[in-house]
Amino acid sequence: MARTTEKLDEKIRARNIRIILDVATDVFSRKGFDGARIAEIAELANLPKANIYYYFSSKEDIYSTIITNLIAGWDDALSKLRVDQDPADALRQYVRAKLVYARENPRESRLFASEIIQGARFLSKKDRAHMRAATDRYVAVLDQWMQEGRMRKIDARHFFIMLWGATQFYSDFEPLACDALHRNSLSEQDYDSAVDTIVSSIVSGVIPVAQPNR
Amino acid sequence: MARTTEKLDEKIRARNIRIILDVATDVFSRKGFDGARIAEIAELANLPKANIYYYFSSKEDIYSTIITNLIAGWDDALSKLRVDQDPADALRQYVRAKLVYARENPRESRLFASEIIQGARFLSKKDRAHMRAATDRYVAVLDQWMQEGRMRKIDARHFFIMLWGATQFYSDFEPLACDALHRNSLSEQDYDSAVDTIVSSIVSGVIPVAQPNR
DNA sequence: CTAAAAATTGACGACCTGGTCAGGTTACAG
DNA sequence: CTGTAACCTGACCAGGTCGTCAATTTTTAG
Repeated sequence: MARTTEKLDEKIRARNIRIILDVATDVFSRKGFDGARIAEIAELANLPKANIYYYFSSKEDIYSTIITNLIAGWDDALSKLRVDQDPADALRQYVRAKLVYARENPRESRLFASEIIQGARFLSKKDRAHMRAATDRYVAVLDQWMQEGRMRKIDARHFFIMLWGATQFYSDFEPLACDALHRNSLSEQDYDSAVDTIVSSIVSGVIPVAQPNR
Repeated sequence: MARTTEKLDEKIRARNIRIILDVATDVFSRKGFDGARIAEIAELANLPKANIYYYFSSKEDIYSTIITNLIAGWDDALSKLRVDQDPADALRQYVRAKLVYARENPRESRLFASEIIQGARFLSKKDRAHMRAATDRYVAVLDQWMQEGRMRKIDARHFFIMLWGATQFYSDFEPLACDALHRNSLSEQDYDSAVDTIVSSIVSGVIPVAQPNR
């Protein structure tokens, strides 16, 4: 990359790289790493296959780039939990942010899920450490709330896994979610209902305090 | 299949088919449909590739067979909800049964997840209808409990999606779960903690009834 | 305009893919 | 033992796979 020609470089390079990454996200999310074909990516990008290799050195290069990008985008999008917030409000915001991201970026969501299911082979140690650290910060906030008596004592790590699983389901297993909800596709209202159900279940519980016997 | 030689037929056929389906489950779960290679299945099964094609007509044939089998095994393994049960007990049993199945059959779990993420291309209409019907039965039980005041009124369909997502996570996204829990692998105790956290969160809620302000 | 840097691309190679097939072996009924 | 049905398998094929490369065109700085 020459220093003096940065402007045009950026224009053509940036544009083509963006297009390639965009369509590659689509293909990888539908086929997984092994099933994806560079030829299909090239076709969707309207570029000859050789041009793909002008910008990326290999299939893995494209794939890893996407993964690193999406992890970065992820914790940008996530609503941050802060100790001074009201726990119930904060959790609602968190669940909502995660579902909004899942709705707006289903391909990234599925690509990531695919990668993990297939053994997290290309998830770099750095990215993993990054995610672990983020989890630890969230767990610390919940632990603090529990210590202050503002939240019941539960295992914060399993609790987050529960939230991730519940929210992830809507993007990754969309066909199943549609079936379960008797829908052809999920509307914004369905996502709102999801937030409501998840939040109200975990905040207040589903069993009434004074429980009648039969 | 001749009628008079059924005994030997069954022995050799059944054995080889079982072995093929077993190792194929492994390969498909790790690579997805497109990424899986028949040659690898043959190698792991210690059979020449041509022998695989003596028992199955195509890659898809193997794959579909596995999917139909695992769906059948699935609702056998699931704890059934009955209206006359105590809701809290019943939900605990359900969550436990799902996690036990996920722990004991991670390959099947991941294979199914892979299939759904990749668009449920080979999930037959019959299998889908079967799953929808099962969901409807579960939803009916919860609705009944709500009508009787034994459960808070929430959207039962989203509630089940939440349970599925939360439990599915432990098998499908095991590497992430391990990271989140600071483990190298998940022990039986981790699964017990998962059940406890999930059940106590959704049964009683995580926010104390009398919530102190700061 | 010119020269060099950047971008493009058709053709190709080495290997892999799902799937076939013909000719063999094994197991067993009678 | 004999015939036949079930079972096995090495060799093969047509098409697809990732990745390369040399030759060309486009862009831009000066």
